[in-house]
Amino acid sequence: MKWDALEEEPCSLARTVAVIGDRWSLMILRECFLRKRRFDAFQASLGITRHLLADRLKKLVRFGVLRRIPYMEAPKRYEYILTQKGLDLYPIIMSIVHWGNIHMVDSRGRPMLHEHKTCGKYFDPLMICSECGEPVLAKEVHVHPGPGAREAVASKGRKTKASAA
Amino acid sequence: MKWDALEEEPCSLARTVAVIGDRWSLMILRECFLRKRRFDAFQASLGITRHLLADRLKKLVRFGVLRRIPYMEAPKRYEYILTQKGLDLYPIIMSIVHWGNIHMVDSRGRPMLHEHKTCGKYFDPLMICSECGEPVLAKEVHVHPGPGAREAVASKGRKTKASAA
DNA sequence: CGCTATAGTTCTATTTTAGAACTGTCAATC
DNA sequence: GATTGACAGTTCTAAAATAGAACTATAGCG
Repeated sequence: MKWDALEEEPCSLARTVAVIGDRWSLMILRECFLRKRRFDAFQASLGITRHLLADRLKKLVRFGVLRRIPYMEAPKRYEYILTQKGLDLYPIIMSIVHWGNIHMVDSRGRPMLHEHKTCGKYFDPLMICSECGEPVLAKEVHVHPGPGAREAVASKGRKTKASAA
Repeated sequence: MKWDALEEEPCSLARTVAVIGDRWSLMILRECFLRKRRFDAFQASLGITRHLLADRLKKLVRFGVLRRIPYMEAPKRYEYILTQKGLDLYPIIMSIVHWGNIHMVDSRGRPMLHEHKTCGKYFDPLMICSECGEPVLAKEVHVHPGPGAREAVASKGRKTKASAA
């Protein structure tokens, strides 16, 4: 399967994976959320090859996750900042970090601690249900085809009344 | 950078990315959370090559995300089920799906809807602070080096009292 | 015996990535 | 006015990963 094909899949996970589903994109986003913005800064802290970095930045810009804006004329220099679409990736990044904190730390403990400035405490991200506010477990969730499912509308629409047939 | 190097990074994101930071691992996990368990079932719904599927399953088993258990003797047949460590990836999967729901759907709408069986409603995942219960925004979070940071303990320990020098 | 199902492995061709060096613009320095 | 350094890339070759298809092995069924 090509990367382009992923974008076309009738699945929100596949489509998101098409945007950020490789290690370098995720690592670049980590740097973005740590307030890094410049090509050489990314390159220095990640050890990514310059070629791939240029490639991934282009891709993230193309998908609207980053915006490339000049911060200096003559010579033209650009930096990459998160758009709102990019900022919305924060729960993904934090849940990835949190899983690592729980399952991948060595005896020395967590490499980083996150302070919630609003309440002043070190915190963990917690995923809750938007409707009832309770934490969500996988086994408590049932998945239904939505309006954008492949053929969901068509087949349902045609067959609803005669579904027993 | 090699995949192995990622595991060694003093960063919970990098270490998690070493486990699930490629498109196929994430797609396989999607299938796992949709209750798929068998080699051919994965292969059929993902279109992944058999070679890569075998490889990724081995990797996920090696990291303790999946467990390979026989469900039939003679001939030996195995299926792959999520361990607790694997189930703990649910917030990651759901936040990826949610971002796609918000930013990558076409005019037809969401491919899938998630029902929270506990409260009976379609829901979105929401990330809140474990301490104060409020939704967390990237700009409200400050990151501190933790005990497992590279040289964090050593340099802090030696220099604390003479940090101005 | 031939057919199907399952869970892989093996093969070659193509694509991606790694690693290093190179380009071009400008500012500051010698 | 040549030299150095910062920055944001591009270009090159070699190594690694992936795609796509075929093949293996075991067993049940007709």
